[in-house]
Amino acid sequence: MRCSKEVDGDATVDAIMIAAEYLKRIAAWSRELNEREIEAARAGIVEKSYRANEFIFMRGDPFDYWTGIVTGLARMSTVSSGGKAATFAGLTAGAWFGEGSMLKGEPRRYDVVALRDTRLALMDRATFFWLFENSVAFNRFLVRQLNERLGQFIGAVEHGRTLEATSRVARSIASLFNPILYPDMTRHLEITQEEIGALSGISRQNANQCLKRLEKEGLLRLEYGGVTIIELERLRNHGD
DNA sequence: ACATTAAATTCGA
DNA sequence: TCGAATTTAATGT
Repeated sequence: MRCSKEVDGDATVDAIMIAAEYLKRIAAWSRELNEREIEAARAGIVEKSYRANEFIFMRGDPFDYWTGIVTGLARMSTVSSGGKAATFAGLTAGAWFGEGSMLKGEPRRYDVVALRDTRLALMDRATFFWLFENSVAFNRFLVRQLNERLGQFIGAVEHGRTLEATSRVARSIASLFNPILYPDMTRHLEITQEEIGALSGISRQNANQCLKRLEKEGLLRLEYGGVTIIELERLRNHGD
């Protein structure tokens, strides 16, 4: 059963009845839940599509959801309070985000932009809090996830400006392979060099040069429309 | 910015 | 339904 309605412009909410099996595919955390919890999660999630370059979240969105990426690619960017330096984090299929704003009841402090056509799963606030209060497994997941993301952002700030473009590229790619944030990844990632540039905050041309350097160093392999990671750890520490 | 190459799509049989 | 021709997208310099 499925019906759709148009919502302010391009994006579409698809009120799909999500099957439990499907939920397991799009949300790794749901595999740890018991029957009752899965049923609650399933019922509280709806899907929505975004086109490339569309803003997924910006300030002042009236509705708050905990959000997972079903397919596609998005960029999360935060600006420091001064309004200057931005740090980027890539979000690929399997990523869930927004729990921080949800838990604190704050507006989002970052922008999320779709880098290509992207399909999201949105969990409403009530469901999120029901799981938060009733599911041990869900809480375990949240703690790991928050901790992991904190580490990622600290790492980004720590090196931030100082890193060479090549190292920034290396690390942004490596961060897409974080097994906790993106549980279902293989070594291969379908991403264009233009998208890698957008994630790393550099031009496509520059990204191309950096990627070739990384390939020469034997850390990854370049393919048409994608990359395959060879040495994940060395990518992650690139530039130290 | 431009030239090259890969992939996707169209079209004719 | 096959594959050659054309168009579109990604890459390399």
